[in-house]
Amino acid sequence: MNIKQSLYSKRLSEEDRAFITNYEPRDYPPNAVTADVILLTIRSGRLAVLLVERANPPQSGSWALPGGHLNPDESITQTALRELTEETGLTAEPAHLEQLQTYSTPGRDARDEKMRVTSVAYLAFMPDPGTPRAGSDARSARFWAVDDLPEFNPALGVEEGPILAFDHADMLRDGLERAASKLEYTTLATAFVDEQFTISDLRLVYESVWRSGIDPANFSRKVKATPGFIEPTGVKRATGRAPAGLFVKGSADVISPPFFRPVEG
Amino acid sequence: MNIKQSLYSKRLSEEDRAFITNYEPRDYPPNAVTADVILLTIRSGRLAVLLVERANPPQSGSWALPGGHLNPDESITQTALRELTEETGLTAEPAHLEQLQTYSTPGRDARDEKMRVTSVAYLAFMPDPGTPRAGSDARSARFWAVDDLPEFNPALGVEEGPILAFDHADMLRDGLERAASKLEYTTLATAFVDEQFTISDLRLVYESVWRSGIDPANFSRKVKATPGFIEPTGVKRATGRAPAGLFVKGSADVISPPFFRPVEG
DNA sequence: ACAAAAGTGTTGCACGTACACCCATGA
DNA sequence: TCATGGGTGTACGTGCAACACTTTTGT
Repeated sequence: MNIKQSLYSKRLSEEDRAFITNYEPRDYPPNAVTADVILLTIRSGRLAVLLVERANPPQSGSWALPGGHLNPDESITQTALRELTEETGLTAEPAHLEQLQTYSTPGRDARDEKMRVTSVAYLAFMPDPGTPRAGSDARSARFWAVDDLPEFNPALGVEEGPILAFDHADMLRDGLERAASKLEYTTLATAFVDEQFTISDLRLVYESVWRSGIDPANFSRKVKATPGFIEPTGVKRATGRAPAGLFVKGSADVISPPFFRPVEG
Repeated sequence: MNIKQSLYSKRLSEEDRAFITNYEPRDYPPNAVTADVILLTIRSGRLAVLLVERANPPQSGSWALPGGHLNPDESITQTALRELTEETGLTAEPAHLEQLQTYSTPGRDARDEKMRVTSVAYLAFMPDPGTPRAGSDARSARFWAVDDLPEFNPALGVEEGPILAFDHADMLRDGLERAASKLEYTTLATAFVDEQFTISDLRLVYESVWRSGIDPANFSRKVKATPGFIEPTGVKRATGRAPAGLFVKGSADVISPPFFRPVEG
């Protein structure tokens, strides 16, 4: 038991026990806390996000990130995972899940008139899990390629894609930026591919998330030269033309020096 | 008005209006949302954090990050700023304020037995604002050098410093890591110094936050070579020995290539 | 045979680090 | 004049981008 634990996990004092006994939650303004998940994957070589079509008000019919209310007995991370499976029928857990940011601007949700709705956004990565199935509260659920969303591709007209609910476009924007930046200094690209993968698979992740072309030769060398990024299996996969070596994720989580993302474009 | 705005800021539908009218907040489990602020500064060449001694339960007498409850009409960022001034008497606003992370593990606050307490932690930087004054809910308020806290300096015994309340040691730990990492790729070091500063002042920020020595010659050159980091004023300040040039913050917020933090030490 | 992708070799350049050295100042 | 800190010069090593080239396979 380290110092931190011994200090933090102490029992309640007499004073605190009395305080809690007299505590009355109804004396405070009502709040709702929700979790929303930005689940990203690579589908047909394109970066895609999982959205659900809302079946109930508010904003019924618009598309939203899967999410929902915090239960009294669970952590907000558990909320995120639970809502993800409930609303989209996903069976596998995401390969990576991290907290992104909390959104609480008054008016971001119509319910704010009666109860403030604060939402904790999560960012998740996984290999393509196949077709999702609409669950509770959802009319339908599907992956959308990010640049098929009008709010993320200026070339598209407003009528050509889904309308995002609440401030979920802000969340997605922040999530995409975080994802792009995390690929620079972590090994999280491996969260987008299967357990065994080729270096080309991994390069495709970088190219999709960064929206840029990468020199295969230099990429291959750099990945192999970074200690702990990938481990060879010895096996080769016949993938179209020349057989490529298969690799698994190594033990490292951060890479240094970082990979550099080409300037905008 | 861009696409995003035109999609998001639409008025309520008939359906949503009816939904809100019938909405009953008391049907949902009670939640509290709070903001806590990790305010860092450099004092006497050491990295310091602002703490308040709690005057009320729970955990009366222990030291906590300044913070408090979200009001129904304010954003959580406004909560953070309001509680900071209320509890510590600070008059100036922090030079930098960003959201760090949200903490919601069940049991992190004794009140969780009756109402879940979810806390949004903020990270703030500013030049030394002088001595704080204890305000509402606080018995006292002061800056603590980070390595005078037993939880952050293994050389100290548990009895030699303040006891941190709730999970605030976790928050501080995460905040310090974020601060160190942000200095690598942003110009936020300037948030710790006065409007006019010498390159040595800036270097001291890096050395305090990173706990490492930096070659003054190379640092000076690198800062000057990074476009938009600092702008010369032409003025010089007699600071002990040879006069050093005074600079102000430039227009850039991110720096590339990043500054590299020496490996652990 | 040829196309496509995996992978190797080679070169130039940009940048970081280390360290020697000079300059300006106040005690 | 001497200690101190600001600032310049320079040499060395590393690592990445660019691109030509070889290897391996399926059709």
